Amino acid sequence: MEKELSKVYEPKKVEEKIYKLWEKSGFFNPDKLATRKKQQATSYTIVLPPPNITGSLHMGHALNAIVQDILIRKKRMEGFQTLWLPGTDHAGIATQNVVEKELKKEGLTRQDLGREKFIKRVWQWQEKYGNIILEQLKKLGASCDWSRTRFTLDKDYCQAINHAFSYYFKKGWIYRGNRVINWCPRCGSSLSDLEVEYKEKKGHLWYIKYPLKKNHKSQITNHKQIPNYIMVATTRPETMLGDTAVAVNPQDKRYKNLIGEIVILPILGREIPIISDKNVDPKFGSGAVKITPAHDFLDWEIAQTHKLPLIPVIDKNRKMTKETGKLCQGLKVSDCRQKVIEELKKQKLLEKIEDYNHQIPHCFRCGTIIEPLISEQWFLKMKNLAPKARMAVKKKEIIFTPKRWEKIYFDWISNIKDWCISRQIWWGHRMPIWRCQIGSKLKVKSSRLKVNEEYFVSVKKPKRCPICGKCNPEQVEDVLDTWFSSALWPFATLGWPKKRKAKSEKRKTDLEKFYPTDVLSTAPEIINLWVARMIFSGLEFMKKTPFKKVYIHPVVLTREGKRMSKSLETGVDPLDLIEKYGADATRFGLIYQIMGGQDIRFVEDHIIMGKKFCNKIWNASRFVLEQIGKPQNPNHKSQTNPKTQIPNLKQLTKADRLILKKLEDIIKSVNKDLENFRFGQASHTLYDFFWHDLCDKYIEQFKRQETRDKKEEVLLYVLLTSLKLLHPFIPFATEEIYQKLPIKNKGLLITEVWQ
RNA sequence: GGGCGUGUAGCUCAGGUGGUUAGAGCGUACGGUUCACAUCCGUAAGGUCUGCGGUUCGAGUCCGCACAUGCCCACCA
Repeated sequence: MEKELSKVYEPKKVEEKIYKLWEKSGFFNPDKLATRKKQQATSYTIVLPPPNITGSLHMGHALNAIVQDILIRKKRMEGFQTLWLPGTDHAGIATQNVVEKELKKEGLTRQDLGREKFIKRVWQWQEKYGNIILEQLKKLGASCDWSRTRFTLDKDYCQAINHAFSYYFKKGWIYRGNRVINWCPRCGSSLSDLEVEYKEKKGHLWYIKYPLKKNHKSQITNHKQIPNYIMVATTRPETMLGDTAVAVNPQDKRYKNLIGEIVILPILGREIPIISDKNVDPKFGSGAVKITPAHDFLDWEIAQTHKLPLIPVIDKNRKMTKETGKLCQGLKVSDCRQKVIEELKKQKLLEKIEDYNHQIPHCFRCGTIIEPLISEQWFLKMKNLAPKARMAVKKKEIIFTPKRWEKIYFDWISNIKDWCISRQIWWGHRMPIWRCQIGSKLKVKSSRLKVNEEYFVSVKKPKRCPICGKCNPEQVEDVLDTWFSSALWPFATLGWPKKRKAKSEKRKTDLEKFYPTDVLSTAPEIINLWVARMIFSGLEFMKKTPFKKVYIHPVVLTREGKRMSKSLETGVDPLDLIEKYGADATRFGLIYQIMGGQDIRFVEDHIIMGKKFCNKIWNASRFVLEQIGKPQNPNHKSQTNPKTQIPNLKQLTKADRLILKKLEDIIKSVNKDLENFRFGQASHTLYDFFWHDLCDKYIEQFKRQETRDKKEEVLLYVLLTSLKLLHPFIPFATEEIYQKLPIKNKGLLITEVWQ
């Protein structure tokens, strides 16, 4: 290694070299760190939110990584055994999508390959691209313990999942249910509510006359005049074929005397009742709504309370079922709509059509329109899990920063529905559930069969069916929702559910040493999808919250304040920034903008500022080194150890005292800011101090002073302390400079003693 | 429809518990610099702090309303 700092600051050269130096030291691994902490906790843990294996680094990842790296680096310097555990997520549907797209280029579908070959293909993909984002994080300077990298489909991890699943199953919390679910016809899978995106689209509201059945007995007894039809308004006329009732609000005077009447469903001629339900809004449309329990969430709920039958009219391929009769069977939904409209017009039952904008559900992965349909799925009961998770945050066992995000969490967890955990895709953890053939035959006779009389849990195929003892059981085809696995991330990555070894303090397992973790830093959009689920999983399996603090980082928006999006090409690639300005500048420039919980509009100006700042640090350091190194200086004292000694105050000039006092102040404020996730504020403080107090004032004064008054000790002390404080933000340049400082017995700045 | 947030210099943003001439970076204008740094130094221009009303001796800062803008949630067919 060269002895002096190069004249020009070249981030690329420095960063490559320094990252290798750190990796060689092994200090990213907490086992290699001797703790300097005598009391309280000696470890400090963060688990990296596992990026999807489909992804490459984007601004959100970059920001999140910087935040976590700052926290980890500071704690490491403070003497904690720090673990920042990285890993990746198999990301069920997302990854399957990508590979299916690849196949499509070859003119193949996953069905062409078959399940086994397809999964092999996805594994090939994961081997090739799965860790790309982790490699990119290294460029940013992330000090993760790469030796502990995990993947949600690792063998150990699968064990954890099977363990968790069996546990829930034995508790009786997993059940099979008939529900209206969000079905994505393209992905061929159900989606949770959270995976559905609503987009406003122009549509129509169709007013359809449903004729009343004549000579119905109430018509004879009732003196009031009964009209010969009831008007129904709908946005989806084709679903009328599956109607099993018409509902009105019980308070609605217009329809009061029609409740209990029978109407004839147009086209199919089925007789269906008029019912009343408080969920019907009398102000909307005609005030009368058709009820299609098999294809609408609200309708399904109304059907439950009124015990209405359900008739599926749309199948999983978005084609009309045989229930729709000769007219429509086999048609696509859109064609069927045309047909139905035509027919209604013919029969003069279509009163009018209004323009109407409404929210259409789309698959948040592939953008296909969701088809709500009735389907058998697996559910996890939330009744026991959710309240505990709610209480943990209420009792401040977990603290959200910024605090307002708590509300999002509470709103969801307090009104939670059971979790649909099954997905009809191939890539993921296949449910460890088997079906007894005899049991399933019984099911046909008695729909009241309990889940454990038909299904049982087993990781491998059992030799004998544990239910009937003779059949050849079949494993359920479904895989688990991808969030089922990430919900276990904070402890499954640390070796759970392996039994602990009850040995000495020193032989603690990772799980004992590092769980619970300290901070979870993540994006706001997955508070409920992921954070909430980790909380109840952690509480259930570990009896402790998985983390103490949740930091929700701001969203990085475009300059115009819009979401950065790949498809719209409005994104900024952090790797481009690193290439152009260096990782240090990118880190500092980004974090400089993170003031409160406000989302940030990204502008490159701040990164340029970061680059200039790094250059300033570089050159100021070169100046200091030059002064200290000058042998002709009579005051030169190579024996001083600035690591521990604050220069003696008695011999100091006014300027010396001033800079030392100022330094003392900023140490306090930077510490305080970092403890409170005020990253931007801390970086502003450091910037101002280094540039304006140290360079503009102290160093300029130093240059003007008489030689005998100069205090190199002060200069070196202030520089060293600044480098330490700056290190979490600007790790590479500060380390490079530190390596050139004339200090005895020094190691690496990453393990230097923090203030 | 509900909730949350934002609106301060041309641009991107700071301005804990209300208190003297409202700050930074970038940009702009002018000047300087062999001796750490032109990725530098100095100076300057530029703001009715979205609007209206209120509380107060005093409000960018607290309260109400309005307008603008963004995000999240929701079963209005």
